[in-house]
Amino acid sequence: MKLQKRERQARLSSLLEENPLLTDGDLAEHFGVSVQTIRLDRMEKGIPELRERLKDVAVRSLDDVKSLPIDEVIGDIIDIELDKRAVSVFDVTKDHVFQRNGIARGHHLFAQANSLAVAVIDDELALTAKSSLNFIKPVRAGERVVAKAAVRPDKRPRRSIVEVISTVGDEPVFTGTFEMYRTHESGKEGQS
Amino acid sequence: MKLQKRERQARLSSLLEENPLLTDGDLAEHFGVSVQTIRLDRMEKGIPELRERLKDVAVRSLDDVKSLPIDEVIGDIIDIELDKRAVSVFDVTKDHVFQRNGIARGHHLFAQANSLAVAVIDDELALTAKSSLNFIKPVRAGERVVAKAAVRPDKRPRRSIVEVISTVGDEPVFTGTFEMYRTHESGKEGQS
DNA sequence: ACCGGATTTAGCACTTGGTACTAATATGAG
DNA sequence: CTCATATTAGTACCAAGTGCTAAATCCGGT
Repeated sequence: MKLQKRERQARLSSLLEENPLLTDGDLAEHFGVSVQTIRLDRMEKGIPELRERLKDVAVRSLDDVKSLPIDEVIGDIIDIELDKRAVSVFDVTKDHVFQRNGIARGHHLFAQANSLAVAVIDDELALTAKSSLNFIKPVRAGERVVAKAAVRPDKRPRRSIVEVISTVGDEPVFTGTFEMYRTHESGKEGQS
Repeated sequence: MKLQKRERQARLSSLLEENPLLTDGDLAEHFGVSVQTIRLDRMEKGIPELRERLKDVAVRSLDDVKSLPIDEVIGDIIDIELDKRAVSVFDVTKDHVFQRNGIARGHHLFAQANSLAVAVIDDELALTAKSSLNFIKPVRAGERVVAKAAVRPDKRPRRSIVEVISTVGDEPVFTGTFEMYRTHESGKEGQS
């Protein structure tokens, strides 16, 4: 019955991989063997006990949480001159496209452009008030989108217009006009 | 020494919030009190034991992994009538806001509205061609945004206009007009 | 049919990080 | 001083293990 054992251990590995919260008891029941057998299997495969597995998962996720605030800026800003212009690049991966057709979802292009518009404004706090977008050409996974922002002052106080043009290669794929609102102080009220 | 206790419990809560892997022993040492005191504090604050905390973190992160590919739709669609109208809700959490001021980043509101616009179009493939947005009022963590989309036909073939209004409570916080491009003629709308 | 190695199961002592409960001992404010 | 609150101590117990020893079972080969 050499196969039984190997087979069981293989299944055990993959089972725990997708569901690390199973106790030895659960596993024993699942395979119809004794708890001790499961323990031996884990030993041989070098699989740690439930608590260790949980801790691993938890630690990894906590680390992730700390590195997640990528959210602050979408795309890498590679050049910036506050209140004037800025450039960012954003590599489109399969995570950003529709599964069905491989075309990048609009909100990612928007996010890159909007992030850039926020970043280029030289103020403690810049908010988007209005914007108008043009999705010119579909972008696909693997392509690199370069967004260029140019700031234009507005007649109204505390307002600026940011024009963003995103290109892949030389072709424009997206343009956006962002009307930005800025505040000087941490005024929570101010703008309603 | 009423303050000592309250103060300690408050610190304990926030300490565990940012680092859930501390044992009662660690905490006792950190505060210079006995393990039992820590236990009492946890009881009073209703903070579960280490293993429970770990499991929570782990489960949440595992769930996240499974629910992350929501990427396809931002927000939960709770009502939809293809090519006519649709409603989705999106709960804003601290993950969606600027750390600095707690205001939701524009691209999340856009993503919800744009997702909804794509979903409401009854076609194999719908793409956003243009859009015009209005960020009316800042949204904060903890608020629930309800987006309502209404489809309007366009004179041009293969085009539809989707109007989205997002509200928190009764107040509008965002509006968007999306000009959608579809690969097939809007067959259903033959009109009788 | 019998032997022997591999496999499986069992049992016991011990470990962590707790819960639940009781009892003793500060500590400090009125 | 006294009494309530806060803190500490100690016990029994639990889950989910490790580590170890020993017994039982299986299974193939000669």
